Amino acid sequence: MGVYEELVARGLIAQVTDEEEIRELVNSGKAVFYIGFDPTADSLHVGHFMALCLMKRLQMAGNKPIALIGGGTAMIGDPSGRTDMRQMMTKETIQHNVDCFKKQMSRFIDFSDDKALLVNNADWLLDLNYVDVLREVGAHFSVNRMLTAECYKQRMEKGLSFLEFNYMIMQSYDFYALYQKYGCNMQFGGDDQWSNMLGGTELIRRKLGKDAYAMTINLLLNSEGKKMGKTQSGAVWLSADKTSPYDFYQYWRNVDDSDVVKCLKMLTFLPLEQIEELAKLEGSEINKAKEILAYELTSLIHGSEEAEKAQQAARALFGSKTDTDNMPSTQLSKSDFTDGSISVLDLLRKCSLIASNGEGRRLIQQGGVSVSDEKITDVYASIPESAFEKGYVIIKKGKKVFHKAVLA
RNA sequence: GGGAGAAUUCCCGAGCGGCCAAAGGGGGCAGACUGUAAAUCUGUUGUCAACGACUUCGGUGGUUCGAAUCCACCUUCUCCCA
Repeated sequence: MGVYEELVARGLIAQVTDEEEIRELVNSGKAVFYIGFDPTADSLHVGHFMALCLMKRLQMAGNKPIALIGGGTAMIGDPSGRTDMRQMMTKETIQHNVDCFKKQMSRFIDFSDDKALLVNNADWLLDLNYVDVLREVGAHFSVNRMLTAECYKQRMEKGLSFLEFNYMIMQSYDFYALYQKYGCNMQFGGDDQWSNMLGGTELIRRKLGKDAYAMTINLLLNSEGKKMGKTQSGAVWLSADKTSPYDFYQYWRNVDDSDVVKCLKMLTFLPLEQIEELAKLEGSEINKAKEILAYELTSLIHGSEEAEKAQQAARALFGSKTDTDNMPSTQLSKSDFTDGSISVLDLLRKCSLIASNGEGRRLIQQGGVSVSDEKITDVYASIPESAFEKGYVIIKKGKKVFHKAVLA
């Protein structure tokens, strides 16, 4: 089975411009492809992770990936999938984010010996001359056509600024530039990028008379059709200081039954046969598949050591053992105590488990808080310093959130 | 360029000058039931030293005993005409 077939089997491919050509190219390892990443935050998140996986898969098959960081396009903001305009970012913020991206990516993709490239489109976009671009590139785009593109349609009601309208042209220019510079003949991207990507292949055809290809990856959606990798408190990040390995593990440990197999296929490198086996599990047995999913992914992102720890911690907490070593924790100091004790509300707040005292009161009233296995029933309860004789106490919020408060 | 309208809490969306911390839904959180799942049911969802007080309805001023509600200006957006 070639890489292409594997990608199809894993349900990764959404649309392609020319299936025959692409299969040939990819399977023979002759593709030089790029994937764009907009540096809109200072860490990559799960959405990017799929793209990284894809790059790795293709790289392992001998193709050459180019990771394009959109330092230039970020100044414009992609309107795709957006109902309102993105906030404009300062150049400094963008640069900072670009640097963070670089670091995270190189942990995952092998950039040594030119096996992969990392480029920033700011390098060529920022120096462009407006009139030149209009003449050389703008002439090849039909506004009528662009307006019918899916990504703009939904914005036709809410309004679309000229700034954002140009995003497609910028992205197309990227592809064109990479084709000339590095012989990049293929572009990958999320399915919401389809029209932007087609813009690029067409520009290359018109300017150079050459063929280039585009392929989109299915977005990772849950069974309800919502993007995965988002939680109430925001995205699931790949950097440990934004989403701890434990939380990361838990996110995957808790996916819907109906999404487990899909996630295994799309995100892990486990062989398909093994995934098929896991897909046969039923009822509570599915939890085994979830554990594997969570472990695999945590291991890919944070390394097997961290994955092991997260798994230990989770098993201990949800089992009966008391392994508290790997739990998220907060360091307290003596000064947090008054008269040898700390109120439960203060404790919860110190550990960032609640946003306000009101929330804490509600939580306690509804019976959602336990400290050291004892349910707190009194809103004004305090924990004496003596409760920390082991050096810590375990706080349980709701059923799934565990936190260790450590007193040095 | 001319005219008409809109902006409300995490999101959508109601809101008579006092009874508005603001209906309803979604989402979130907690409880019951479970398998650390889903579905369902219940409670809850601005802040605080909490039977009270304080701060919120795009921004700035004003009218009034009293403003999310009325007036003026500003900002942003939508629609119609050119």
